[in-house]
Amino acid sequence: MATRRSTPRPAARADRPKQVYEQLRNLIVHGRLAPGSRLVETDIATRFNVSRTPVRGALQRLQQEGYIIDSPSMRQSRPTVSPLTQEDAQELFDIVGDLEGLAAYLAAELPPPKRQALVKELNATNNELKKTAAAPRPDHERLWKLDEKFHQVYVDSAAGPRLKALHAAVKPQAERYERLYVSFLAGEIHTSAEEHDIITERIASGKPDAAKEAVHQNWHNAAERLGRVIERMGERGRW
Amino acid sequence: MATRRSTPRPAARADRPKQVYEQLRNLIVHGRLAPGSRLVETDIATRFNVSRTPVRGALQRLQQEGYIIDSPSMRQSRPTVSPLTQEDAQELFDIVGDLEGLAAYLAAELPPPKRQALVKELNATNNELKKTAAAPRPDHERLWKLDEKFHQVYVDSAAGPRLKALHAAVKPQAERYERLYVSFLAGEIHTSAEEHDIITERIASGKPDAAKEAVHQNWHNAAERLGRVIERMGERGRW
DNA sequence: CCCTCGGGTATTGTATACAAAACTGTGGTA
DNA sequence: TACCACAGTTTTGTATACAATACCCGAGGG
Repeated sequence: MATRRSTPRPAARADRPKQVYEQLRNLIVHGRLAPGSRLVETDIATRFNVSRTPVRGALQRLQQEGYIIDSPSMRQSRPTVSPLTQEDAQELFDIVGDLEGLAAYLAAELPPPKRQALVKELNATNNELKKTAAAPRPDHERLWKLDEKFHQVYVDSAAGPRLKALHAAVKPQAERYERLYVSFLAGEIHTSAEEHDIITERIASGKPDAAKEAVHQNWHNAAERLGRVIERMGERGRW
Repeated sequence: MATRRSTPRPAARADRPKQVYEQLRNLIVHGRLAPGSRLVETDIATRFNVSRTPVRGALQRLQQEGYIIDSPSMRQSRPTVSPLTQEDAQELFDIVGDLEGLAAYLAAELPPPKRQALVKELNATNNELKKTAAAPRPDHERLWKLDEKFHQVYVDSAAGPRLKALHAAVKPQAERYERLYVSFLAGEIHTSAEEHDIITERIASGKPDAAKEAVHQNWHNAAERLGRVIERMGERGRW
């Protein structure tokens, strides 16, 4: 089976809705599209050189995932980028903490061989994170990716498909806040890394409830630290 | 402001995508559209007398919520009604149990006045459930609604907006399995009702961790009982 | 007999036209 | 000046035509 013409995989197509979705999501997550911004189908369609049809699909998905809302407060009842608030961050992080806590619980119950391999990877990732954070001017992109990876590792190892799917659906919504975190709290990454060590240790020693609790703590603390940042910079859309 | 012509509310429009979504979801949840069934845009559009455009929106939503999937196993890579499996039920119920467990935890921490009112409503609902289940030929629709209501009551009382939103997103997916449950396990409803009493009691006496655990148990047990039913009737699509 | 390779059909993806509704700003009136 | 009505403009909702792709099935070769 050497010569395979045409599309070998159905995912190989352009998949324009997905592309539009991803680009818009990136803009929102990185703050280039400020909270409150109007999203106009025709503008986006023009910008990406597609028709409104795929744009509509992308917007619908963004809305279902909470990145944009039909602002009910203002006189604008049309889709706008959803705001970043302290309460939202708090609750979202608690939920992520709860889901990942469940995964950590399961991870601590894995059979020893798999668990040891997992622990090894967790340590490697976290050490990399510490190292990156200790650099003079840390690379924010890299910091975020490493923190993300740490959590992903034990979720992937222990969670079932449903939990993975749910996690995959919820977690990305935290990215907007995580980006704020690394931007404004790069100095506190070390605190997070220490909390990661606690999580790892409890998974390693097979204490499901304790591991779960450590994950809850990690996210709860992060939310608290982040809350102060959001408060400090006010609810204004840009930063 | 007596004379308001035109649309006073933006939600007053027909909202055809939502209508299509709801009708399709109902068909799936009640098993009228069997797992594995193909969903063809043009057929649906014809059936509901709309164009493919709103149908597409409805299908996209159904897919994101897991009612339909792009079947990867069969040669059908087009959208089909997702299967009902033992593993899926198990995991889904665990997740719902986890989320509602969190809500129960918070409920047990409510200030006493609110908590007493909550407990009163929980007892009323559960007694109604017991009564309905004890009837000679129980009304399945009513049984389902009462069980649903019991859980909804403490979630509404204690959960924050994000948790409510997540719960609202996940819980409906359990309805397919819950309908199976009441259809095939109507005789075991009493067991569930007893587990509900335990939950209520632990919320009443302000034991967050215990309340959470009781909710986990309730869902886990339900999943186990349901698992036997699914196994018994095989993985065949119709029942 | 099975497996692969076509060609016809069915179904979805995309673009676009039109209709309905919402938003904006202007002018009139108290 | 403050408020309301109204018309023009913008934006979204829906339908539909066309293009691209996937699916089905039958014919031919191994």
